[in-house]
Amino acid sequence: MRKQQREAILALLEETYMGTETALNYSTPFELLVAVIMSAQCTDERVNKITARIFPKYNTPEKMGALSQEQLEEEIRDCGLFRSKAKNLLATCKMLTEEYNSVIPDTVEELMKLPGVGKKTANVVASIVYKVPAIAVDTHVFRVSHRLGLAKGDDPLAVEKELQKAIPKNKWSDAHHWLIWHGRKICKARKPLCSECVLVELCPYKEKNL
DNA sequence: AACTCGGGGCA
DNA sequence: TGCCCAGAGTT
Repeated sequence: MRKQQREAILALLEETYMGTETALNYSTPFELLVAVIMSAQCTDERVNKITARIFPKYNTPEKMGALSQEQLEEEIRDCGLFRSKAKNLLATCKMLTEEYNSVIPDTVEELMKLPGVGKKTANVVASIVYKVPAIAVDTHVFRVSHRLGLAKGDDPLAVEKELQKAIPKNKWSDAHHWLIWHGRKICKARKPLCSECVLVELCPYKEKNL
């Protein structure tokens, strides 16, 4: 890919990701954490449907933690892996209330201590909620980066390094957020919505898809 | 580093 | 129907 094209994509991306209304725009850190945990192997639509229904009722670790395993399973039944997610969510709520005074931790290290929260989830929450500079390469970030030609590496760690090199550090958090959102809503694994993509003119991948 | 887990989505 | 997959946890 030409350097100019790459620069243009980065510039447009930077213009775009600031202030984009994203799918991960939840009103509290707790809600974001819950949504991200539920998002694994689950479509955006399903997660949104569930969160819209349950957050008015259970929007704090105390309230959600007061549910039984069966009750929470029933609430999140529509998303994949709901049994283990319910179990992890309850344990996480309990830990948050008992050990963290119901405040979502602001470091990757602390976040990863929560049950069901691994490297990816911890990085997403830290970077989106607390603007910790991080770009954790999940499948969405991996796919979008390759399609846009921002990275060539064939493993997530290589892609992470390429992105970190290409993007100024003070933009990592916003770029991370945007790449995830874009991968979930527009640049989907199957049937990407190229006609709705702000980068379509510059994207090398669109030619294959259109 | 390799394996397991569980359920949605697709051929 | 059977295979794949994302990400966390386990060995």
